[in-house]
Amino acid sequence: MVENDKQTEEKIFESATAVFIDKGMDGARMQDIADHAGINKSLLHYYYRTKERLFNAVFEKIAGQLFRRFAPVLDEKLSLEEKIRFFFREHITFLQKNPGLPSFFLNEINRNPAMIKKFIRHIDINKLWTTLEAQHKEELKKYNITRETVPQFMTSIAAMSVFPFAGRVLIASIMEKMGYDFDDYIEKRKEYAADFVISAIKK
Amino acid sequence: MVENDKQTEEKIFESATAVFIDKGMDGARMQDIADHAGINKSLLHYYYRTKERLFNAVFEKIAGQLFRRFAPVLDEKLSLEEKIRFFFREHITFLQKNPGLPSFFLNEINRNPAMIKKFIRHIDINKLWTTLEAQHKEELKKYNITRETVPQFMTSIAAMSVFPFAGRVLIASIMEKMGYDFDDYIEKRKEYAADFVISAIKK
DNA sequence: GTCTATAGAAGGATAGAC
DNA sequence: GTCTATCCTTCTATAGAC
Repeated sequence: MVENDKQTEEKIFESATAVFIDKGMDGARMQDIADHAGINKSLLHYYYRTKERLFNAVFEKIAGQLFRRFAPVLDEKLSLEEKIRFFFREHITFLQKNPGLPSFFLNEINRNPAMIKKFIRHIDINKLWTTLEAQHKEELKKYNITRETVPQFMTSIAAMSVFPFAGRVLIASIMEKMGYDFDDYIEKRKEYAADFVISAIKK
Repeated sequence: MVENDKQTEEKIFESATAVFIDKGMDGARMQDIADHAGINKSLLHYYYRTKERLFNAVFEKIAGQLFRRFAPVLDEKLSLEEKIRFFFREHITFLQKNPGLPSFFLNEINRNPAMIKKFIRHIDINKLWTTLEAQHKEELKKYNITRETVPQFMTSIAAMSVFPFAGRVLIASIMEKMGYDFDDYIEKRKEYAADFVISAIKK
């Protein structure tokens, strides 16, 4: 039955996503995924042939999700400052719903750098920069964001939203020990990060 | 021979460190470590009994290295701004020599949160905050760094120096594609990050 | 202390029945 | 399409000779 096929294949994919994010490629067991999906181990091979193919399917989906999030901000008709606010609000909200993605993604990339080529096409930073420059020539000049400093600027933005999630287990532990609430910290970070970055470039 | 014991045990430890950082706990093979050390696989068990014990030894050393780096800045007789500059210079220089540590550390923590308890004693942030408050009461007030916002502030500092290394394979790839040099970017980041943070809190 | 040989377990993958 | 049974490889760990 086609209906059942779809259900099973999707269930496998979702279970694989959960298990791979939790354990990583090396730590994940096909048995774990089968158990999570409530099906037999050999069905995984029936639908995806090998562990590697299953992993690649999951990884590509996640990579796409992560990077498609960076582009839409450019389409908005907003000032540069408003775009910074918009980005942090959207991106951190997305990560709140998917807190395990940054750590999973960065780690798998480090373990297997060859995988970058598969999705680096999703990212055309030269185009992103050209667009940004066309939209905000005056503001960029005012803030001293040039072709020289744009990597510093962009990675600082990414760092401000991604790092709290990449290190969330550690950060949450330390905060708990000190009487802070991690979820509250994240919620407030949407505004804090925007203020922080805007102040930083205003000088 | 005691001389030989020490040499072999150290060689194993160093090889294990290299392999674990590269492959992670789950991806590392005892055979890889033995090959790297140029010795027989069973010698690993002779000195460390199990893979887990060997890993724990490596992990604890690395965790110590990473966190002891945060404290000395407090001993210096410097203004808050100078301390921020001092920290980025020292910490990024350390990470230049050990670029794989952040990714390895954060990932293993996420995979096995229970490990945090083993070294969270290295970190007494309440004491750190009390010291900082005593040393820079006026400046902290001026910059609006309070007990409320200190987690935001501290994680932003950490993010600015750690994130470029945690995501270095990805960042370096994108930069190479765009004609930037990663090492140059990192070298310049020591100053950029300090300027960025100081401007951010000055408002 | 270091090696060879191998036990014992686990995991990925396949064959074949239904 | 889904299951049971099982193969084959890989990996950790140990036994035992030197």
